[in-house]
Amino acid sequence: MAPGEIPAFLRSLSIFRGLDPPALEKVAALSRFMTFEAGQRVFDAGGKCDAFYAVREGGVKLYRLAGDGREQVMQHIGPGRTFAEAALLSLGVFPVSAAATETPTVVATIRGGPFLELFREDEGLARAMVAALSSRLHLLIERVEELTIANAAARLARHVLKLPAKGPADKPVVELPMAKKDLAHHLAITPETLSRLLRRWQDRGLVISDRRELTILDPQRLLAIADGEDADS
Amino acid sequence: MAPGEIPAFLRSLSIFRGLDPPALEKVAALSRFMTFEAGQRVFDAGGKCDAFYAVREGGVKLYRLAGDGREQVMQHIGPGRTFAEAALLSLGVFPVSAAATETPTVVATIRGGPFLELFREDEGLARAMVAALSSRLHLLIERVEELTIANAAARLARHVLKLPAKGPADKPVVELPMAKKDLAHHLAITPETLSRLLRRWQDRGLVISDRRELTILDPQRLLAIADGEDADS
DNA sequence: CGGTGCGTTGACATTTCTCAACTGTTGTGG
DNA sequence: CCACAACAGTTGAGAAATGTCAACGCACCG
Repeated sequence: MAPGEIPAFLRSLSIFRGLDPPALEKVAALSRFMTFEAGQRVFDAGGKCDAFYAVREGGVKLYRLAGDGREQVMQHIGPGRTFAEAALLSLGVFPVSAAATETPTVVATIRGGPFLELFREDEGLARAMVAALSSRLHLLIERVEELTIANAAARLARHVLKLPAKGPADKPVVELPMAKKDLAHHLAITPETLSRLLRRWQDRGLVISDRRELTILDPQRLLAIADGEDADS
Repeated sequence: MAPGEIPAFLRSLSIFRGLDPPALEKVAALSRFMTFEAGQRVFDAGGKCDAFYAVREGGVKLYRLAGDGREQVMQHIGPGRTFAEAALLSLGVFPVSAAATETPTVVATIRGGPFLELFREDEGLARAMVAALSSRLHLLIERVEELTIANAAARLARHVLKLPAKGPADKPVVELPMAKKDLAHHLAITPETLSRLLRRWQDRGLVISDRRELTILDPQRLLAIADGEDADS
């Protein structure tokens, strides 16, 4: 495993994003990657919680066994997500069981005892973690609000208007932050619909769409569309 | 203001949910409600961050002033959401300005200095906050995944399957956690569509829908629908 | 100079919404 | 205890939005 790989991976987790390198190194020192096969247990419900985890590759299911042996899957954890961190921090025991669902599943294990100690000693760590988590939470809340808007045009308009604007005040230019394909997925629409919406707006003089750049000609109407007021014309 | 109102409000915030009462009281002691009128400033960008906030009623916009005086609204914060907590914990200065958008807007102000002190002294507070935030984050990630599924039937099926099941193993019964109206909104569909979907499933013998209770007759097909594999039939 | 993949466009199918009417439930005041 | 208002839920018909499939252009890359 390449050196420096663990810190890089940890930094990609929402819980550690924004951590300064020294703190990251300290956490990395408590961590190692483990590989599981599909079905293999990571931990069992009821056990003492002595670590928390982050999926790097594959997937993990969190489940509970009912009295009659049925398993109720509570969550599927995919790459880039952590699990059992809340259990470690507040409960001390695992409230659910965890098992890999794919082969191979690579999971980073962060040792709980030393981590809690670090968390206690290093005030900056706790602060950075709360800050990172709450920022991410706000982003996701925004995203959910965006996705809850039924209208595809409104979703797109809202997203575009929230992008940072460059250029002159009367003709703001925004740069699409990702490929149109991915933007479409982000907005839960198809690339075709995205393409057609931009086309229509351009035809009606609302914007000029050029590759990744959007020049906004009529912010007023765009705002109306974002609020679902405009019949989108 | 009724006594005990502040702790009750604080507990409703994702950042403090799950805090034990004593800790909550300590935080509440640093907090008070303030009322703003639309347009009134809560704080200005660049100022020293000496507090963080939670909206109780009304709304707050976070914005930046561009060189030419234009304001770029970064976020709208509605009831039940906090703001500036990341700024307090990691930056120390406000990176944006904040102003009320409605009259009246009621905001809880948590004094930053004492709060940071509390955060440092009381290890349980920091742990509980991280635990609460990360739990909430996982919930929201689930929700985004759910909303990103194009198909309304798949969204509903997925949601239903994730509800805790009561009753016998061969005929699990789940209880809808909210009014159908609200469930529909949660899934970003109309109540009519929800009603028709349940009707169709019942007609085809997949479920029995009775008021708030759903008896699941054919988990297999339901799973297929959740994965978008079934032509929904 | 192909090849590969994104983006666009068109025609068509399907889903989902909208509007409107109706039913059933619940809670309230007489 | 009943009548009634208010509101959640259901159903139908038709409209509109969005997805699907297929073809094509265009840029980038080896």
